[in-house]
Amino acid sequence: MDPDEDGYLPPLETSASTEPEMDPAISAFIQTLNHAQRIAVTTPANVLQILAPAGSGKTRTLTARVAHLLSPPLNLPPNTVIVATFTVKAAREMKERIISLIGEERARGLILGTFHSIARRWLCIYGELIGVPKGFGIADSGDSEAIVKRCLKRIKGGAEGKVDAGQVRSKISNYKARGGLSAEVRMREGNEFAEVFDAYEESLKVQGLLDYDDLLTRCVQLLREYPETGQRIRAVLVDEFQDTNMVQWELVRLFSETSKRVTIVGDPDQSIYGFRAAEIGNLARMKNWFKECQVVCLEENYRSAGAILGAAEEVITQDKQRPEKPLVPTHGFGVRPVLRKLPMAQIEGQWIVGEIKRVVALSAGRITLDDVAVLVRSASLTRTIESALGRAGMAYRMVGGSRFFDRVEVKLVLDYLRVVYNPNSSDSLARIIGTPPRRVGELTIRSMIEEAESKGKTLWVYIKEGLYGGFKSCTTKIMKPAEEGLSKMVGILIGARKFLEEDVVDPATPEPMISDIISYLLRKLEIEQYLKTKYPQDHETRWANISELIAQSLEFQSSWSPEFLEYDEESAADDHLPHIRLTNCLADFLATIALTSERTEDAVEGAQPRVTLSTIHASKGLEWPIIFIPAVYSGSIPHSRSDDTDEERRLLYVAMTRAQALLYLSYPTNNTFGSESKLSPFLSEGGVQKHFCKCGPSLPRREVAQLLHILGRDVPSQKEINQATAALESVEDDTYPLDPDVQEEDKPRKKRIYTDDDDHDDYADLDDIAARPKPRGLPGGFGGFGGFTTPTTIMTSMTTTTMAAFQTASVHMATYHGRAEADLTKRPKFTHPKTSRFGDTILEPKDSKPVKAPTKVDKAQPPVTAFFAKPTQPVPPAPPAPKKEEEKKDVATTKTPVKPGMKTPERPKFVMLSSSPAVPPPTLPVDENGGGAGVAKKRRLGVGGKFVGWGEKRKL
DNA sequence: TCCCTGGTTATTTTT
DNA sequence: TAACCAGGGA
Repeated sequence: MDPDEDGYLPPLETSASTEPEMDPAISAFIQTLNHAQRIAVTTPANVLQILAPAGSGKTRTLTARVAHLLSPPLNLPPNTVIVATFTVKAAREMKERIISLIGEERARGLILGTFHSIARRWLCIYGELIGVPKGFGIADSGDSEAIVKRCLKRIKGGAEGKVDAGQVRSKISNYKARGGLSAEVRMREGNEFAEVFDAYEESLKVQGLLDYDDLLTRCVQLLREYPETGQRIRAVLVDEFQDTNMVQWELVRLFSETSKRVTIVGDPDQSIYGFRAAEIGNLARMKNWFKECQVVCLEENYRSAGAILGAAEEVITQDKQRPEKPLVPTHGFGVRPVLRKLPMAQIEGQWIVGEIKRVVALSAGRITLDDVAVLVRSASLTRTIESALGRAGMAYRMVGGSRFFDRVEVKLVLDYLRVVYNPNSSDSLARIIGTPPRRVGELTIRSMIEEAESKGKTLWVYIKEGLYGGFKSCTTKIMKPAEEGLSKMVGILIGARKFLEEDVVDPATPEPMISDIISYLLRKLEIEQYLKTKYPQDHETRWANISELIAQSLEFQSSWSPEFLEYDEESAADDHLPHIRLTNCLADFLATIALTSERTEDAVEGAQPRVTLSTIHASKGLEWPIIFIPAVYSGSIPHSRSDDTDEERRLLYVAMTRAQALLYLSYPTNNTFGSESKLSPFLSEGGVQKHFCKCGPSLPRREVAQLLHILGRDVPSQKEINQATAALESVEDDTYPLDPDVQEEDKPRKKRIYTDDDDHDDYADLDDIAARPKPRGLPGGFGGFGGFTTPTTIMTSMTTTTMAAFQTASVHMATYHGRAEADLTKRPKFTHPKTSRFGDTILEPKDSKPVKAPTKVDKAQPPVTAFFAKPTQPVPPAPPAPKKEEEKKDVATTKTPVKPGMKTPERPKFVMLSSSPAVPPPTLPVDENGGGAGVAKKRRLGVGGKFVGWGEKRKL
């Protein structure tokens, strides 16, 4: 089935996607996909771009496509298929999903990982062909920066030492990611920079290290010079393609040189790695390179409530350059997002804690801490949040922030390991010389490494030569005790290397022994003693961290199987390529650590629920029912040091679209430095504000029901809610003033109090709601209340084809409108409303039980209006339904090319997304207890509490 | 010359 | 908070 001459994908009959020989498990899975997804998965097109906006089932689709390629009829051998992701987490998730789809056996050998780890694999096997040293190490960012620092010092002579090494490093990295320093760039940047650049490269080379960029560039070099090393690859699939840089694109191109089979998924709106030289232009580049490139657009969002999508879309469309594309909610409107103003960062933290408590209680535990994530622009912003959570005794985990492997004591052991593996890594060696103290001071170390480097030697060679031949010829003065210390250290290191040699040399005992090496080092170096004297306060914790490292190494080596060794060796032999033995377990362990962004990992599964704290960058591709985005002030988002405003905006967009049911944005009017902060321009300009409420939602049971429906959970009875909220200080977000600038008089807080008699159902149709089928994955049809579908668009490189969806927009609107009206008329429950103490309209008491999972599907729709407006208000008039000819045609057969430049046929604009009546801020009736803002004041002054520290507290 | 202590300061995003 | 630096005692 080839694209016809116009380049359009032929319409796909539903049956065409389930050819007889296809694996039943896969075809069953494919049946659960929507139309566009199904095309993306099963299209026979070889070069495919899947444009998948947030929450459109990207991973699902890519996973299914991988499974499809590995299965009949194509049946590609797994070890010829590359799947490149950007994070280890994404890689693991993809792997799990593929395994659950086609089984472990058939997925074995699949080349799945981050670009960097795949490149490393290739270099481990074939690197020697292009002169990559056999046991190369990986320079992490710390190493790189240290090297840059030294180079700067040597070349600039410390004169105007105000240059930030980190900045220079990222500049170097950027150039490397774009293909090196051209003569032109050398001219532009000036001699000095070029000199530093060259010195840096030289230093890496001498130390036998590759930095992150080298992994990619050297792999490109390998594939260019020895194309046969990539020839066996039959398909390449790339996740998050919008984040690839030039070198990575080159890698994709080279790996698919033979097969010309590439599938990528991406979303230009989620491109947030420009600082890492990511090129959105790669999408166009790909289309240019592969003329036969096909494009499929997914546009149905299965993740978020309509209210959240509406707000997010309003933000992202501020970017006028951006090509407009639809993002269609499949869930109902839900609860309006919150944009909360608070006086200062600490209070912001406390407010978040309060809101979390409130949501958990008001959902009667249907929502737990596991459902909540706090996403921040910069890792340092988590500090106040952490202390607030810690003070409240609320469990949390950090996803961004400081890495476990970055802790001093852990890093120390790792540095020893790195020197054991590759003694020439001068920076690691330099770091361990002084710890434990060996009478060699920092000055001496610096002098030694500089002298060594200027002589083109590594520190290790320098020291060894010095110890054997005396340091007399050296300019660095080495005292007797220092020499003794060095000698002892070298002895220990050589001792440790023996383990390694045995391991490598004796194939009969392939048992890797990282943990043994660590134990040996710890013993010889008397690390425990050292920790006790150096850190009398918390040496136990630090020692425990080291134990954790040992535990991790044990785990690593036990799961480290020679599987892919065998595979790679075998295939290398098949290809008649030089057979180079892969590195050992220790090398892989160190590389895994270096290439892993994985932070303090989730220790135990099924542990107590915890709130997740993460940077926005690290949250990409993930979702949570409830998202908090604090510190949305100008300077944080967009960050003051960023010069790409559009990228910052996309960052906010990514963060917002992580939310499924509830989205909270907040900012303090005074930031940590005490200076004033202003709301981010992304949220203050244009019509964004109307999408937000000024404080957290009241969350009566009917709202809770909406949230829970999106999540597919059952709805608690009012009685349960009453019990769960009994301990709450306030059921409303009224602890802190709405506008810190305005001194509010002490308004008493309201407390929603129910008696047993009040165990009414304030939304009697809940059972109906819960009985709706979940929209997820169901192509077409009315998924859930307020669910709707729109035309699905298939695009080729230059054109847009609209395939009318399962229900045309006009039909839909009619249904929607009619239904709403019909429902309004049959709402007898509202004829005798009574008003609760807090002003909510409630119904007559009625039996209310927890609603069970949906069973009946064909029930009447619940009153749609209830979700968008107060029941008594009339339904807003629906906009006239577009009367486009093609939209009336049937789904599978319609294929209407749209000329370039032509707009995608209009979708109906649903009133509830943008113009449903604003929920009025809660009024504050008098509270008998006379509580209220007084409490807030007390809190504001700060209750004692200790900072819990970075990351998760580890107990061993 | 080393090493410890105390004060100061700065906080983008990641493979 | 932690990373960094400067200065003083050993």
